[in-house]
Amino acid sequence: MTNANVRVRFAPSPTGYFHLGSARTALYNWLFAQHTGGSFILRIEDTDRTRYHPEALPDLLDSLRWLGWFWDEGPEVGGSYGPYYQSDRAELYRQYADQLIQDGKAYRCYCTPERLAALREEQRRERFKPGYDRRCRYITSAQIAEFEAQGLRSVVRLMTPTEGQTAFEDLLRGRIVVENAELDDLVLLKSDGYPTYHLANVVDDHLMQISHILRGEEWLPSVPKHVLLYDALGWSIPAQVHLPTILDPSGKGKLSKRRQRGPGEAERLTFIHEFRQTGYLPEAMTNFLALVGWAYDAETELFTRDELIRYFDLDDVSKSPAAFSYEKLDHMNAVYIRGLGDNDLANRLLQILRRAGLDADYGRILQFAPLVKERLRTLSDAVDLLDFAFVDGHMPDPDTLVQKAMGVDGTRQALRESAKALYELPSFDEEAIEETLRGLVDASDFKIRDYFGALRVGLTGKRVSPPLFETMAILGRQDTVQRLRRAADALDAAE
RNA sequence: GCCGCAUUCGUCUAGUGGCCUAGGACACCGCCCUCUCAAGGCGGAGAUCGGGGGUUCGAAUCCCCCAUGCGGUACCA
Repeated sequence: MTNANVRVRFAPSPTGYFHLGSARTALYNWLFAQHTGGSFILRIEDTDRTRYHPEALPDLLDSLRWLGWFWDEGPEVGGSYGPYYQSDRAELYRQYADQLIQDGKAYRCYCTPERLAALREEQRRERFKPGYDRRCRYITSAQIAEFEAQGLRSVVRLMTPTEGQTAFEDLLRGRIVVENAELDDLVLLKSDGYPTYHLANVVDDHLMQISHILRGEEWLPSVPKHVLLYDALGWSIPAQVHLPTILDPSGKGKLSKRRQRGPGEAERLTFIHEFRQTGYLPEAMTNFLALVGWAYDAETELFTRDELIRYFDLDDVSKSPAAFSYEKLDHMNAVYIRGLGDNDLANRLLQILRRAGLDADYGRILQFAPLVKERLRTLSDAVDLLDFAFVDGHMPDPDTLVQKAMGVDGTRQALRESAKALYELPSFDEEAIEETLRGLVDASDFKIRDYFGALRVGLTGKRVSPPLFETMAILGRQDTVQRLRRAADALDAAE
């Protein structure tokens, strides 16, 4: 499908950091726009002044750009359907609310929040259907004049039919019909003059000529009310697509927008900037997130950005909620890291190692890049793996240094003789190092894994490291020999 | 409570009446490779397609009922 008239929007409210669930919605909108050659509009729904979070917007824009999901219209890029902040459109919503009142399709309601709360409480107690009792819908104009004279604050409510049915079509779920009796008179304009989501989103989607609405399925129940609103305004409704929820990895509940911790589990990332900091690649995030709720075929899971755009089709979007698997994300991220060129990987590693406080230089990282590439799940795994290479005065812990099978003396002997042999080696390259060291092992009574284990800990302070000989070659003769000697000295000191 | 949506291996999924004694991936287990850890190779276990009724020569695929899960029921989005 190619249709330049496709206009979709991603419309988050700046109440918190950009998280996984929102990101998936944003991605599907972006992919659909790219696929159809349409436009991807970013609109900021900042009509809730009480929940406004000042860091939310910069976090969102940074994250979207990092992911590479650029918007055609919206904040910082403009467009001919602006403004793109709903707070800048307040007057517009007021006009439409007034118009609806004029037309007898909406009315002012003077009920206080306290009365509404009490009403709800009573309905709950009496097991009645909750909802506004429409008291102000039927008050006289004399009463209205009196309320106005008293200076009472009011909201504007839509007059909802009490009988009949309202139906609409969801591209994924088919025709959905609800009884109008289930709907109540929803608030369009709040007493502070700001619109509710319902009014603002209907007005904006119409004015911005949105062709398809792709949003989370939590919106599904409010669509019938929107249908009524569109009707009241004399407008037609955009195509509806309600995307499945993203579930917690256990598959038991909705993925939290906040940080969360399962019982006895490590803290899980949920904000996009956290994934970025941890060293997930934007291309892996895009690929993985695309697969949470969409599948191309039975086998393919790895897609380039272009393939995603080419293949993405609403027909293949799933209807049922999907659990988010961090393990599978890790796996995919590792696959993407392995596919990176050495220079590319080194550049990305440089930032992450520096941020971890290491005095890392590009040249050395580049040398290590091919060695660590297949050992990383996230870029930040490189910190533990490579920190030894960027500090001088390390002193291995004797407990990890001494190999059980070799004892203190055997370990010390291996360190000393290796240091000596490497010191005297004519050419300090990987092959020569390996040949020499293997010669020493053969001449000794020790096993390869124990002997090299001692050298590994002596050299890096760790039981797990990049391959030994390569690492030595990169560190250089002087550093290597010094580290091994120091390790041997550490054993002397420990006795 | 009421309304809506969903329901295939632990998880993500393929599947739109016969190709399914249900395919792939992650995770898991075993073996191989191996200087550690990875990566890689080979193999394994794992779903009577939520349950029950139909329709049909034939159902994971169509219809009905039930159960369960999720969502909604705000002057939040």
